[in-house]
Amino acid sequence: MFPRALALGYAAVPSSIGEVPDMSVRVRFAPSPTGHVHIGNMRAAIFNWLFARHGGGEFLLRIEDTDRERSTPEALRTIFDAMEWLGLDFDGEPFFQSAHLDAHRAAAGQLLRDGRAYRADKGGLGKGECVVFRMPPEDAVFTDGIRGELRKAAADMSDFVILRADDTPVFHLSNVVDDIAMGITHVIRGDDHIENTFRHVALFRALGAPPPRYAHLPMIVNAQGKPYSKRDGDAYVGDLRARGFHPEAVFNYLTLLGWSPGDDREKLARAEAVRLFTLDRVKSAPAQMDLRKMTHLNAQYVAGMPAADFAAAAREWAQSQAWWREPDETYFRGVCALMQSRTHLYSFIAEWGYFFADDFAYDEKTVRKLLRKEGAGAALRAASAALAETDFSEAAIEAALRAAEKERGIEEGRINQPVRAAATGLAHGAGLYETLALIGKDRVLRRLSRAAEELCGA
RNA sequence: GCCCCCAUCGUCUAGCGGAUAGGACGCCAGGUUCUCAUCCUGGUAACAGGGGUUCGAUUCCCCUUGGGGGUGCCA
Repeated sequence: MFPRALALGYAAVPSSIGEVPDMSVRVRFAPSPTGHVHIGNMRAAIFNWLFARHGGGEFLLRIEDTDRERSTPEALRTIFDAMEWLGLDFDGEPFFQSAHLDAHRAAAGQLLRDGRAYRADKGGLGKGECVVFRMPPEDAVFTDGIRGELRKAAADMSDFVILRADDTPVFHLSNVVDDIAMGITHVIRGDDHIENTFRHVALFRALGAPPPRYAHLPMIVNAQGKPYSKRDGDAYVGDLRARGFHPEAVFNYLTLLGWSPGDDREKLARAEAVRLFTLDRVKSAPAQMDLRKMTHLNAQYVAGMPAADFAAAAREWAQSQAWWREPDETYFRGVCALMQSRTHLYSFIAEWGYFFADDFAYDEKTVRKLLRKEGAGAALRAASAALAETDFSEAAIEAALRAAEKERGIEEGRINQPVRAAATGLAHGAGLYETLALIGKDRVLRRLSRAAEELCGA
């Protein structure tokens, strides 16, 4: 259902001379297939991936699908799509938690036999007896890879349910048993799990397994400084894609949320991030997403793409537009060359209609400001007449416009914007002469006449 | 309530006892220019507060405040 490996070629990159790849590193990304892929989860996936690839270890995927009520195939698909989009290739086959319920129950049985757990009816709605883990009497302590030593007094912790009365395992049990089964060496997860970790460490010990190393990532919060909720539309990876972000830019931006290479570099190639990533450089304070900064980074990525790559990406976006007409490839490349540096997000491509068809939309404000003006119609007619006599080269277009201005007594350069508005419907865009030359003489003259007739005032 | 975590410009961050507290986004001003974008130049703006420790605190410790998390037979 998913390519076994995305073959991106970033596996096992030793970070520096003398640093031996630690083949024993095994981390996992463990999402629940119950909806969208939350941005915070995906950032955790990225950090796990970076950590694994940096050390030459393995990055595993575990699907925590034991919540039968809420788990859906679509949500599972969404997880795979998001990971593939961001280039997070995982090692081996996905581990489906629902296939290991027996192992979870067996672990509960073992704890029961060892006296580390007991049966009890914790009240509630008379559901009967469940299995409760007995917290050891010692204080809980573990060394967090990001925050250092974390501890919690035994008195502040209480026993907790690991197996429900209906014989289904609770998150804590499944999580720990699966981590043991998968040979997980490092657990890198959100800091909302810190409290759980105190309990999980005790569970590992009770099951006779050494606890993995833990590292708790700071949360990503929304523009209000609050945790993301379903209400925050831009909190999902799929939305970022739909909004025109380039995956490498999103990857790069998310990498920088809570981590930095230690110097002023921000635009980091994936391989570079892999080489530089270490947990001790991860911050412990929460971070806010800044869509504008991410957009800026996106613009840099788009502007820096090889022309052919940009054309391919632009084509996909353009094809879904209502105005799309299959153009000559050379022409399409010409459009891309003109517009690449202006395409901060792929969604900007929605404005490219005027390059491909005559029935593009005129921006109302632009029409009002540039065309419904005294003398605008006459100016356009003069421009049209002058342009008609040229070979429509960029230089000839410029000369013709200057001549038209002279004829109508218009200040030099002032005819450009009305002409642009008439020919493209917009007040912004690439250089006017290049744009007109590319669109072509016939189309431009037709648009100027039409605009003079139908849009110009006075 | 109790417990845990966190705290540098509006935002993302650098800083790991001695610096004019640096960079980036945003914003403002200017240059380039037919517009927009790019690009270049300059500017704006921060160590939450109070105690310690120290010759010296953004940095180490404590308290307060603020924010977040946990306190489920959710994950």
